[in-house]
This record gives sequence, structure tokens and C-alpha cells, in this order.
Amino acid sequence: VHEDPQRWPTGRLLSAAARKVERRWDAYLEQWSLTHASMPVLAILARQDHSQRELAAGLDVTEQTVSRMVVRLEQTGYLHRRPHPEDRRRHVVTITDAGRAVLADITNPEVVERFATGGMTPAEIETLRTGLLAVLADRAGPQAGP
Amino acid sequence: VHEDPQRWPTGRLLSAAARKVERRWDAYLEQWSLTHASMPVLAILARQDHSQRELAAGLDVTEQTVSRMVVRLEQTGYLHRRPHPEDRRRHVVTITDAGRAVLADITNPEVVERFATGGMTPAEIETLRTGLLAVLADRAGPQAGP
DNA sequence: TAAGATTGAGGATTCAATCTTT
DNA sequence: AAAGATTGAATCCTCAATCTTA
Repeated sequence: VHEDPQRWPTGRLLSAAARKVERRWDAYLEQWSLTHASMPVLAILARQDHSQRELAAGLDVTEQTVSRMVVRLEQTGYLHRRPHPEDRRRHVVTITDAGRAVLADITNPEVVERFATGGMTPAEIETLRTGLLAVLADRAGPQAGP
Repeated sequence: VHEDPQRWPTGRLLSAAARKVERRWDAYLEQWSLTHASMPVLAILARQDHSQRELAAGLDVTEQTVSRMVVRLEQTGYLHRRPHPEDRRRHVVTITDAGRAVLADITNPEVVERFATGGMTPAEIETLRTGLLAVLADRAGPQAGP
């Protein structure tokens, strides 16, 4: 039943490859109650505090997704939210010591990289990254049509 | 707040690029009540009938995911399920005329490709596809560890 | 009215548990 | 027991609606 990926459209290749790496990564991060999606939240907060709206922009997801992620990350103890001193609509989201600690455990670049680029050569990896950056760089947002 | 993707680990690049393309693709497929995930089901069935377990193997998702997708695709009228004549545990999943019709509307390779590789050059596209195929080809399934 | 955030509804995905048939 | 399929619970993600504050 298995088709030949060589003939798949690029979008399907992209989704399949991403899911595969996410599954591996999630299985590893589970021991810290983290996921491939929640880890980048801590990575962003490690550099600076942010409002949830800012986090959404940095992660390129909706504010609704951020809302749900930060609730869980706060329950787990990896971040803390307090009201903004001047604008009571905002939450100031801050990473906790526990969050920094887990990030330090996980952020070994070699380990992280291995999950995505397991048996690949440096040339293959460079090739892949270049292609992915080209997809992300496409700011045109084209809507095709027959 | 926006970080430099150039410095992201490859796994994060992969997820971000996949989500971006899926969003575009989903917005387009919505008019047929399809999604980036359900379209490949029809593509597989267009060639041959299958059990749900076989579909799961072909799509590289769990049987549970297939179970939910085929329920919806059957409600929409794009496929049909009947009991297997010799093994009553199985469902034989068949594409309907409506399913074939929608597939014909959508399967223009140029249109499909444009969603993923919008403003990219042929060289960039080839580069990306090679990298993605390398990720998918990695049958080792390595679990890294510090 | 805008901005910031939350909740509701629904699809995609997973693991775990269950049910029927082999 | 194993195979095929379903349902439950959870996270990720979206759009739509709502609530509070500016």
C-alpha cells in the first residue's frame, strides 16, 4: 500500500517529515512534560519576558494556541504570569528557575539536532535547512488556483 | 520578538514550514470540505481499495486517526465502506464517484506544487525535496540522549 | 473601536482501553 | 492470543465569539 514518496507533492513530503520528527522529539521531551510545541515557548522566554500576543507572533501561531500552552506550562511550573503594571489587559509571561533548568538540560544543540537529522550527512542537512528557510521566507503568501 | 530562523534547530524549521504550507493548503481545500490530511486518503484509494489498517500504513498515521478520517470522508460522500466478504473484522474502503471527481479537480500538479513551493526556484525546490526525502528515508529511528 | 486574552467547537494526532472476529 | 476497528482522553492547531481594559 505504500506509495513512493518520490512522487508525492512537496507539501505532503513536508507534513510527513515534520510529523515524523515531532513524534521522536515528543517521545524524548515527555520526561520533562514538554512537547515540540511548548519547548520553543521557553526558548523565547529565556531571552526576555513577553506578553502572550508577542509570544504568538514569535511562534507564528494564534493567540488562542498560546493561551492554552501557557496555562499548561504555568501549571507545570516552567513559567509564571503576572499582570502588566501599566496595561491591565496584558499578562507578563516570565520563565521560572525550573524552566531555565529544563531548558539547560535539553538545549544541547548536538542532541537536539540528532532528532531531526539522524542519519543524514552534513551536506544533506545543509541542503534541507536551505530549502526549509526558503519556504519560511516566502512572504508572498500566494493563494494558487486552477 | 521574532527570532532568527537561521538559528533554529532543524526540527523547529521543519514544523514551522509544514504548518505554514498546511494552513495555505487547508484554506484552499476547504471549499471541497477536505484538508491536507484527508486528501491523501482519496489519492491512495483512487488506485485501489484498502482496509483501514492498510490506509494507516500508507499514510504513516495510527489506525485511530484513519478511523476518524474515514468516518468524516464517508459522511461527506467521498468514500464508502462495506464489510469484507471473507473477514468480517475488516472494512473495505472504496472511493466514490464524488471522491474521484473532487480528486480530478484538485490534482493538477502545478496548482498543488504552488502551495508548498510558491516563490522558490526550481533549484531550491529540488534541494528541499532531497532533504525531506532524506528525513523520511531514515529508517533507523534514532533516539538520542545526552 | 482596538487590543489582549479566554472559551467553545472542530479536525489531526497520539496512547490506552475496549469490542468483535479470527 | 492476535487482528481490525472504535472510543476516550490529551495536546496542537484553527476560526468564531466573548469579556475586560485602553
